[in-house]
Amino acid sequence: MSLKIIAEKAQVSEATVSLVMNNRPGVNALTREKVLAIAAEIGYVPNSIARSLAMNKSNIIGLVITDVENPFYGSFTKYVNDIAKDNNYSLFISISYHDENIESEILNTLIAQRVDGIIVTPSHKVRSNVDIFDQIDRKKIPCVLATSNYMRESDKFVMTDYAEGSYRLTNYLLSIGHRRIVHIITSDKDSPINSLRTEGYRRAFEENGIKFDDDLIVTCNGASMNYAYLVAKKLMQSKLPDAIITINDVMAIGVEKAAKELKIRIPEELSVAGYDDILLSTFTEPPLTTVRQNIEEIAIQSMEMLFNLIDKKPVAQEQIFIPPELILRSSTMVKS
Amino acid sequence: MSLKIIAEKAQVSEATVSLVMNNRPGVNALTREKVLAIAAEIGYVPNSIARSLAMNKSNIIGLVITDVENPFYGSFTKYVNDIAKDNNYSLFISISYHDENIESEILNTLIAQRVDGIIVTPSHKVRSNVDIFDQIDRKKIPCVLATSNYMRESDKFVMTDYAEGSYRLTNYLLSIGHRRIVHIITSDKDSPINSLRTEGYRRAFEENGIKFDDDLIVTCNGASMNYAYLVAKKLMQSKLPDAIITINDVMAIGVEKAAKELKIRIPEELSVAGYDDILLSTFTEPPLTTVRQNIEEIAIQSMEMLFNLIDKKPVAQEQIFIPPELILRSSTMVKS
DNA sequence: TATATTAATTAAAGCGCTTTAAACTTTTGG
DNA sequence: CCAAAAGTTTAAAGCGCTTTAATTAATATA
Repeated sequence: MSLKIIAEKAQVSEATVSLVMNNRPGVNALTREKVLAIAAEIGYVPNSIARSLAMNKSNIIGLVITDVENPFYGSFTKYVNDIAKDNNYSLFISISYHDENIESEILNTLIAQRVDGIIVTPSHKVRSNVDIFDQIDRKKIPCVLATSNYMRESDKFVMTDYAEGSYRLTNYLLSIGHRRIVHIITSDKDSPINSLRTEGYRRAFEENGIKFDDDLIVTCNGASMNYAYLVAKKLMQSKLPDAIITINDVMAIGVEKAAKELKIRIPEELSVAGYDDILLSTFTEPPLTTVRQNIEEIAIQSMEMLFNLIDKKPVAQEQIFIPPELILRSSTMVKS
Repeated sequence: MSLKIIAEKAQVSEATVSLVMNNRPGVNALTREKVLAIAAEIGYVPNSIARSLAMNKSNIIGLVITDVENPFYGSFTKYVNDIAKDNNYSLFISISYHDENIESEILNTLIAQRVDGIIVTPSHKVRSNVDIFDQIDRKKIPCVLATSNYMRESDKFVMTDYAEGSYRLTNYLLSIGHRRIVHIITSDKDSPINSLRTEGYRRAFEENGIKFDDDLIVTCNGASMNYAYLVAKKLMQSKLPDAIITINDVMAIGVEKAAKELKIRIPEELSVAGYDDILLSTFTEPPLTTVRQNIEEIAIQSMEMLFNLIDKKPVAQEQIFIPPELILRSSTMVKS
């Protein structure tokens, strides 16, 4: 099961076997063949662990995702996975459930595991505790935040220009006559994931010279279908707004469900819009107007940044905003 | 960054530091404190790679999933992740996209990575090539197939009793008057994932003394929303059946979309049912009648089996079928 | 006080690989 | 035919940890 065994059988040194197994030059063709034959015969699979230790390089990238059940992260994972594979890296995926403590634990494990770099989709929370990220900095472990949030001015990240997306969507809704546009965000108002949205949202109102009510910004305990469903239902029972927008598509689906249960017609009585543009959004009834996040681009750019950090190449830009795109479907219509 | 450094600073041997870091007895309280203090001071994080090499145990479980974009696998991943964590294992997740070659590659990487055990949700395809699984057997690497399919009589697996689920669903539909019940499966008819379904489906017809048409079993290129949408649309345009059932929920959502586009009312004109009972199925319009797979139980049992294999404890049963449950919602109704 | 126990510490080998530098072989060219 | 160059091969150290067995120190027993 080890180089040594092959070396003995082939009557060569371990060094030679190592060269052969790594397909490196400097070994005679016949020797190479003999070694290869023996390796195949005994079903030898090199021990990556030993290799990593010797080379001080694991060829593994750690990916921390918050929520496997949201297809948005599913897509992101898929893209990252593909890019990693294309570059000969394996992925070590872990799930944080938007929980800071779990996130910390995971990052610790990744450090212990000596991954070559880390991509993290940060929890939606504003964190009091940034110790672990400081540690990552001190240890100079390549790390980029992707898709959704950041914590410190010094963070390296790639995410959608949320403010711009919210701005465009809000602007559009205002332009077709809506005024009471409820914006459902998550509870950490000051977290960039939320504050950037409300910034764009507010800007749209201001630029249109329309004053808006702070009560229109509603918080939700979590970014899931179910939480949004509950919040929306309660909200619509008291007073029906013109439109409801959410910070992601699955939440908007929750809103659609709440409306259906209350026999509120979308979009005739209520316009609804999401954010992300997951595949599912074209399958809902009605299909969702949404802000498309260019998830593939986010994956590409964050991986590129990560690889540059790993290879110690210069990184042109450490904080990248990817432009969003407004996608109009039939869950929104002109205010009657 | 290593034991050696701490050992030097603390004026003790590496062995002692190792004992302290692993919180093992046999070291003086004062010594322990001194070591711990120094470790904390320099921000020492043990090197799991070196540890794995020395102990010949990685404390990592490899999880191979076919499709991150289907929330069913998202849930499964979540459960497996939690159980692994509770048992002090890390998860190494990889994605196979239902592709045999990728699956092989991944398994090879996992072997190279010397994971302690493997959970694989096998590709839907019947494979001609089972080499890699034979290799896993020969190397005596603990491995259990979960959720969906198996390849060889000797496989260890935990999956839903698909035949039973299809039987119950079909039986129910027959009992409320449907006759032309189309069953959309994937292209590998002989793969257990499909053959078990059609077995239950056929049995329901037989037991009800109703003969059925082989044409009612329709194949689809993949188990996704989109493929099912395409197939269903084509199918309904030629002749509308009484009901359509699919092998998972996302496919049923695709069918619902196709029906809506053709202005076919569900369930009045067409009954639709899925399989899985993902959360989303209560959010579709109409909510889906489906066969619930007890995904948590599958995760629990497969992990239990895996841990037993890893710990070389006896495994009571190597092939486990988990009973499904019929969930009635409003996408099906009595045939008018 | 000498001896037997028990506690604390550590030297050294080993896990399976890579890599450097040196040694040995073969080929080339004058 | 010999020296230089090029091609092969390998001994040995090292990656950072665990573990065994032996050593040393501290404590208890008679």
